Amino acid sequence: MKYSKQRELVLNTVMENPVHPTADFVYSHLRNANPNISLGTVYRNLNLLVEHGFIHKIAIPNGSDRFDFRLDEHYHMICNSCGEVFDVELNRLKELDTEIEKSTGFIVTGHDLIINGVCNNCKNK
Amino acid sequence: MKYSKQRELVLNTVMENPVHPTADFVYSHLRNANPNISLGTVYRNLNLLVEHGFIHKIAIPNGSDRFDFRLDEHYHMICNSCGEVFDVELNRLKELDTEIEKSTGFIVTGHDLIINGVCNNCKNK
DNA sequence: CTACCTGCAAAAGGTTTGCATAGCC
DNA sequence: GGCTATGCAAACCTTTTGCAGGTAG
Repeated sequence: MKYSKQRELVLNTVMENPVHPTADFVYSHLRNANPNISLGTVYRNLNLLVEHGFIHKIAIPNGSDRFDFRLDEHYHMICNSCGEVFDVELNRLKELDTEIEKSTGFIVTGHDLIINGVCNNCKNK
Repeated sequence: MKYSKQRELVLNTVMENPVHPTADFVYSHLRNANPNISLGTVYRNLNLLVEHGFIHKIAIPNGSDRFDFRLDEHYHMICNSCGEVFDVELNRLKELDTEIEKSTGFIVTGHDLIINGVCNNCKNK
């Protein structure tokens, strides 16, 4: 992967924003200082960074994909009130994969888990 | 909810096809015998049937929504090779919700879990 | 009769892609 | 110089929606 200014900017934006930014967040954020950057480039670079293991992609049911600079295993919760995505400090449920592998015979490569709920800010309103 | 022929057809299609059909599957399936049915109507009825609790919607990460006539609690596995969706007979992980509720303070209303892997048909190739 | 439903087509997200040009190595 | 990346815009896919006419109760 050869260097590009745009890729560096995209990576930095994800690194500096623990809000699990969407592609559009990254784009809007960067547009301020870089009016010429294009949304296509942002998407291409996010996907490249995911493929090369620099960041992770979080698929949100009925929502835009989000990106995460944290590479260690953890889960995510989405607040159905404000829409924000929070980290959930819980180790990957490996037993779950093994259990399902045993009972179904399928080769289990992993799982996607998103917790739904209401965050601390929103529940106090 | 007042009776309509189209809604009946949509519901029957989901009932008779344990493949967890997508909206487009239902539409194509029905078009054969009902060339005038519209995709919009299929979507509207699927959503209505979900809202009224007749069927469930399964959100697939990076894929179309699927619909399920089974109302009892279970999970789903998607085969990354053939794309088919299978039932996983595993009781809902209520403990998980409670655990996360305790550790985070969030109100947890539920979770979306999709298992990824390779199904029995595909792994033997 | 009236409220709800349909078909059709357009619009609305979100994401990818083709193309000509620009930039890294 | 060659290969990769960019900007721009168009295309794509899935899902929703506005509208005018149709149908159940």
